[in-house]
Amino acid sequence: MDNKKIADSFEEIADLLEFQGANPFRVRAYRKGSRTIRDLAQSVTTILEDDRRKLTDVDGIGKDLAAKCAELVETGQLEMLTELHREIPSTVLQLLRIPGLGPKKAAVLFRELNVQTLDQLREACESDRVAGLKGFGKKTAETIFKGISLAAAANERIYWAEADHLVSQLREHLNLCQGIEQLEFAGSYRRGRETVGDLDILVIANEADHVMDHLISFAEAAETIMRGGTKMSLRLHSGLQVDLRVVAAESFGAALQYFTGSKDHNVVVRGRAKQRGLRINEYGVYRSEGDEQVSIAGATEHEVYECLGLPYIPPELRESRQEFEWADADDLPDLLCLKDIRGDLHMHTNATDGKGTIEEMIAAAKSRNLDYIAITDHSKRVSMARGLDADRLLAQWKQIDRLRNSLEEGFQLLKGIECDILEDGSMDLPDQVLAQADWVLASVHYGQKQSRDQITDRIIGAIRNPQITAIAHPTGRLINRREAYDVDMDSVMQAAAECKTILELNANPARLDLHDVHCAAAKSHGIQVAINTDAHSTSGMDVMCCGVLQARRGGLGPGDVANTRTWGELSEWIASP
DNA sequence: GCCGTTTTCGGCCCGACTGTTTTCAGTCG
Repeated sequence: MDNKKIADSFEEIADLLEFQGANPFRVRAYRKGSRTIRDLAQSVTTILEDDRRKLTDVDGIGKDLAAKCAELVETGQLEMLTELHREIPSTVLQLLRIPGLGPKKAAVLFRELNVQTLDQLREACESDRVAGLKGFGKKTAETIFKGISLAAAANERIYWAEADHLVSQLREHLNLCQGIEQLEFAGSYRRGRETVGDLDILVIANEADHVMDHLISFAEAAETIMRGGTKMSLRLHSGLQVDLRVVAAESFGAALQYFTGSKDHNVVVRGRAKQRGLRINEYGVYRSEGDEQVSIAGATEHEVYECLGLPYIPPELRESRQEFEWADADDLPDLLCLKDIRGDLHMHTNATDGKGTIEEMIAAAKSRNLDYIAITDHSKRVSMARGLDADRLLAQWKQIDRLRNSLEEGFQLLKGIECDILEDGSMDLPDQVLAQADWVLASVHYGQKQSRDQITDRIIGAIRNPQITAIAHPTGRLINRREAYDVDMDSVMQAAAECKTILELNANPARLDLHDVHCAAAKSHGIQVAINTDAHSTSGMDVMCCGVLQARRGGLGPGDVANTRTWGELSEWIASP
């Protein structure tokens, strides 16, 4: 039973309880529990097995949720969930994906019309049974009907990198609008989450209407969802929602803080304001003086945090994980920046499945101000990519030797390999070949469905192999597409810490593997993380910024990241006992 | 359901917008 399954169960309970009209704070407790478990660096199973540790010590997990965790780990299921399913078919949760249809109205549809699926809802709309329900009307019925087709697609979150591309286009478009004094994108995009569900734009402008009219003229805009005096939402042709909020200059910081979130972070921020006798909303921070509400902050985020007695918390850390603990101890990490990265230690060339030559990859690296790169093509097991056997690899290294002579001072080209960890745990190339490399990545590409023990043993075997410098994309997940291997990361981290093996944070937007929580766990184990692009072309090197964001979310600073060092420093560190 | 230096009960963040209402509930972020 991994943390994800427990978190999913709690999330489903929350949905079903909400559907039943349960106490909203109870619902929230399950949602918070779900998120907490999902974000936990250690597996619940490990914590339960450890006599010295208690699940209830985890913030947000009380006696009840701890017992449910234990039940899930022991029996694989949850009596409460079975019970809930007896009353509500889980298909009704599909209804909640319809924009504008929440748990209350969905419950009415289920109770009054026995609507359990999107198809049944479509029938109900077509036979005109929805508009007559109490609390519904013609408009609501129309919105619901239109939303049914959106529901299927609406839930997909896009990669941060895709969102970033859209943000550039929107910035360009809005720069043409007169009267915008300041512009910022908030939300999960600003927090650097690996996926983004919508875009939040915040502007300072006198004429809100003018800005709204301009935004609608964006080429990708499909329809206006709603529009008021200060706020507008629209849907792009891709289905993505864009929210615009127009605020006054004196409120910009408060609004930016508010709309950057996360929701959970803001709940804590608000709680802290309350403790200090202050009130905080998206317009500012207020103190009551008699009947008056006096504004004491709002123009910048810094002053909002300051009057709550907090240092400025970088957006990437605002997930209500450890940031308040760190802030209280005046121990917020000094986060990594893109300019700290000096080398890229994972990339492919046209010798295997890459598109560029070694020379082209060198030029691309130099233009990105890198001091060194490792060429790490696939080993032979990856036959689809024409992986290298020992002979071809040694020939490539000879070519690298020749190229090194022609390189200008200060840039280093490293002999590397991404060597497969085979299904039986052995390496795809002999040790005496690997021993000649400057940098050896080991990775799993085949046998991903093996049992937890098998795949964990394979990876730990590679960690213990002295020829291996780093484990590439350690969990194998592909965001929105493929689950991680069933690997015991607690054990992997322990082994990596013991053997001084580096773990990769693969910066590819679809991988981002290690993910943020694992980055934080690696840091707490004292494991060095290498952020690499896994570029398969020269432009593939552009994704380094995605890896850096993910590392920042994990609280990593330059000292936690292997490739912030010069190659001289790093190779010395690797060679030291 | 969780939590606690106004503590074991009674709170739990807050406002914009919409549609269906005759003053507000539901949804969303």
